[in-house]
Amino acid sequence: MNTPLSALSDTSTPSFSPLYRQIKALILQRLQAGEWKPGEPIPSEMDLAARFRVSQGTVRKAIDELAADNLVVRRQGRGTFVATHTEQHVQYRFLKLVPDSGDLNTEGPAERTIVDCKRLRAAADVARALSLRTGDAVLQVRRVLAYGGVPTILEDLWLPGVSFKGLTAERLAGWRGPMYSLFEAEFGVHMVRAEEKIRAVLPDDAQAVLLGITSATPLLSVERVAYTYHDTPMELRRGLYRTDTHHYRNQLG
Amino acid sequence: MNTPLSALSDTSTPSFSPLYRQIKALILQRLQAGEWKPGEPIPSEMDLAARFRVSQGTVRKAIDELAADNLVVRRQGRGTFVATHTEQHVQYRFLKLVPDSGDLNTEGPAERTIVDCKRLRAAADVARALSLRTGDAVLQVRRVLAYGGVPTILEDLWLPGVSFKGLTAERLAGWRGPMYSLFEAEFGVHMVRAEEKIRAVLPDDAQAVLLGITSATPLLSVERVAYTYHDTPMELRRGLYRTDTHHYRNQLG
DNA sequence: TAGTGGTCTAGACCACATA
DNA sequence: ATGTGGTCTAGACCACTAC
Repeated sequence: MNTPLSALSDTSTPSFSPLYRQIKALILQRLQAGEWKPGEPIPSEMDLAARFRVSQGTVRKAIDELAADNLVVRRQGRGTFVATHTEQHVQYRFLKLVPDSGDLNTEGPAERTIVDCKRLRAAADVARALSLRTGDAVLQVRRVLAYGGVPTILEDLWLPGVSFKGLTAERLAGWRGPMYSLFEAEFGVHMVRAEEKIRAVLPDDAQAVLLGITSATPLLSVERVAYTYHDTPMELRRGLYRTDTHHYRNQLG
Repeated sequence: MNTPLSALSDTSTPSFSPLYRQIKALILQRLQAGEWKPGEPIPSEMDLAARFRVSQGTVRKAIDELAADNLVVRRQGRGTFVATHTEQHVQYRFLKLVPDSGDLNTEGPAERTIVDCKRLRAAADVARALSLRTGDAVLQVRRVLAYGGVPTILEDLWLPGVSFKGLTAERLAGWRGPMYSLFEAEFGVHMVRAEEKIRAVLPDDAQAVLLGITSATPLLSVERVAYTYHDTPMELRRGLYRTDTHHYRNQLG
């Protein structure tokens, strides 16, 4: 029968995985290699089935899981496309802060101000989060996001210097759309998932000034590590969220 | 062909839905009706296929979605079981506060103290959250959860009085395991999903005393509405979380 | 050994988008 | 008209659990 890889009917070894999962891994490899770029279509199910010498149903199940992982998007009649942070309706996928009014018409923060953008050597905690070594080159960015003229989010973020050569405050400030969209288009880095640790804190004086509040105003501290393919950490982000007019919204399944 | 319901090949009406989704709805009805209780097995795929006069593959796809929604759990070789909050490895499914140390050996809060438990008439905000009318009977519970002797969570929660007749402080205090497990076993209410709104706040004096902190310590305010089948809200919960030794952990897909 | 869910295949037809 | 993904079926075999 079909044994495009080695493991079928290999029922004893611990490394056994079903055929569709092997196909999924193969497609994932090609996604990571950049063979198909974010927003572009991947080959049709029939095409992939022929390439890998399996049935269409097996490819379908592999793509089903990729779609469930938000790595690709199916569109009936058109094809299957590599997921992207650029499209309108999935922009700011990772931003869970929403206005208390519940108005979903305001898509994302209205105004963004780059406060700082510089290269430096990674401190121990930053290096650990990004799987780098202490002292490795990183890019640090500080910015403020405002809604309706009200500064609401203060973010510091760190990126591996190697992967983001040439990123400057000017390019960040000039970019329309989400930062993750810029990362895709200019640096070929697609963020797939993220983990956040949330705390309640009081800001220091410098932070309070940037947000236009007193240092007695409690804020959400949101520490995020964002990952690209194969669980590679590519960004550490520390945000301070004002929650007097907004709240962090979470769905529990 | 098979038309166990009315809508197959009904391509024009807006209410069209594929066969497997109709089967899913039928199974859901029976789940809600309590035909199969949490922890119990539902009939086998072959059995359900025969009942509904569809192929096993169609039932399979219906159950796939129910499993993805965390309403049932598949176990190879054994069957498919109604999801429950009672089992060890899915206990405290909705509790996202974890120790900073990352130790996952401590399953859930060690000590739980019922501070208060009384029946009263719902205020406007509570009634709205629970889809009740202002003044309807509700049960209000206040409790403190502690880890290693340190009070960490202060919770107020409101339940519809009609659905939780006979729930007292004594029964709450005497119950081993998660509160949602008690709800299933004693009141037939199974929480399926929840939504949380998170803010950073400062406690009032009474809250500070119960948590053993000063009112200058910022806390996470977590407002949760938990839903049973068919998106029926069945609990409003307002929690205050200390985040000096713990943090709220969230996965973004 | 029997019964369950898990995988894989092959083929038919439907719904949707594009040309 | 063509090609895409979406649905539905039928049958075979595998993996796991319980008896």
